[in-house]
Amino acid sequence: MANGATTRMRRSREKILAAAEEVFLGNGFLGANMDAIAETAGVSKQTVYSHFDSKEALFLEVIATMTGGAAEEIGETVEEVFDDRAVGDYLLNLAIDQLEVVMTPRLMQLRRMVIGEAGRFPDLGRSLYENGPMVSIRRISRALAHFVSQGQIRPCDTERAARQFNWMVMGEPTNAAMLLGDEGIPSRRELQAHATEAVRVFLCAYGLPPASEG
Amino acid sequence: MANGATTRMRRSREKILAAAEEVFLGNGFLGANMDAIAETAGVSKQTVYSHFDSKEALFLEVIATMTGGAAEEIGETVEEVFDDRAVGDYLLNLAIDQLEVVMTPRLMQLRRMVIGEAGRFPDLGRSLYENGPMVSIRRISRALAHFVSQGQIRPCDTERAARQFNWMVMGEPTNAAMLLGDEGIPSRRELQAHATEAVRVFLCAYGLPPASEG
DNA sequence: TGCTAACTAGACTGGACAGTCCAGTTTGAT
DNA sequence: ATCAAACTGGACTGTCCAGTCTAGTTAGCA
Repeated sequence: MANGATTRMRRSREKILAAAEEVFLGNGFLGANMDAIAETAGVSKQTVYSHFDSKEALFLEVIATMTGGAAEEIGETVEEVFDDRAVGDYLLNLAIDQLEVVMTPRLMQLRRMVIGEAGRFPDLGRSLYENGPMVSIRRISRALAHFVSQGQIRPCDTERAARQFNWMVMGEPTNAAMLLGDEGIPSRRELQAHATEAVRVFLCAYGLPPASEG
Repeated sequence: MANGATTRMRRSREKILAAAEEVFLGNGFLGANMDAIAETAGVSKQTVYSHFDSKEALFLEVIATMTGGAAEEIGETVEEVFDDRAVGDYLLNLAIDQLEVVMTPRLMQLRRMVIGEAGRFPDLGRSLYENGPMVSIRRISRALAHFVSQGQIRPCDTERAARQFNWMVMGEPTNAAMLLGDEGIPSRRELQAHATEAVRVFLCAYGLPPASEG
């Protein structure tokens, strides 16, 4: 093959990216140290610079890779098919899936760092917002439109309702994790209880008024 | 007076704190520069160090001052008296007041910075959380208890309901501002619409089932 | 096996910056 | 007017670190 070199290069590149992720997540952009990245990667500093032009370029690449990876993962996990399930079941499932994919130390730390660097790298924040919340909201909106057409929830501005639902689910856990660190990340059990409550409240506002309430 | 020196010292101290706030908010802890702070304050570097032991001490003081000030401001703005107003009016008012106090560029930047430095200074995050969301939630919880006893909303776990209401109101705008920068801060008009919707949804879940619905 | 691109080790440059030192000046209370 | 505390300015130290350079080594492909 013509990419014999590529083999070696890819290995190095991946080691460097993994090391850079670790070092940047642990120290932020300014606090991170290129020598430390090289050492963590088990690679010489020169090799780092032969793969990436500068600290900034490496940083941007790390963030882009992580952001893209996370978006992909959410897309894979959350099912897009509604068939004829009950709204409540579907929304609860979606909420729990979303929480469990997003509320991990690694992604929360990515988010903290992007927020902290918002002044220096404004594009990162926008990108994370578009790859995260906006994608979720659009998916929820599509689902709600389906359930409206099925007559399972009231006609409404589905985009607005989707935004409300999304933040009812994600708002509290995300904010807690941002300020409280990884210990602020709720347990699986707490997340499920939280999701259940969010769905309940949402359906009170948007579900059909039940003919007979038990 | 015995505090002749104190006069001069207080002036310096305040100039330094103001300058430090500006420089830290604009650059983060590591990105900030003590020479720049001294220059912005119109004060010699030595004076800065005669007031504060180190960059870190100055940073912590700035954050503490801002956090405390913000908490105070919210406390003053939001009324704690419920008298016999309708729940909806009270909650809407509270939501709008809270949003308008919190959703300012200065406080959002404080929050971004504290989040970004969560690894280096974990206490700051906890402090901000306790002086911000937790205080709000407790106040909302007290209000809800009042309205339950008034028979204006259903009996419920008021602390949980308060958390839900708080994040229904604050979740979306806060997260948008964190990732999108100051342009992500909604306008006054948008905040009001958002608050109105949050109250509506909340009351669907927790308000009394109306005897006659129009 | 031999060739070349990729890699290593580590010394080095230049700039930034926290914190100190010092010799002299200003200021405000008495 | 006096005097001590507060302040000035700017030079200085030591450290850290991004990025470069060099001379030699290794690994994959033909």
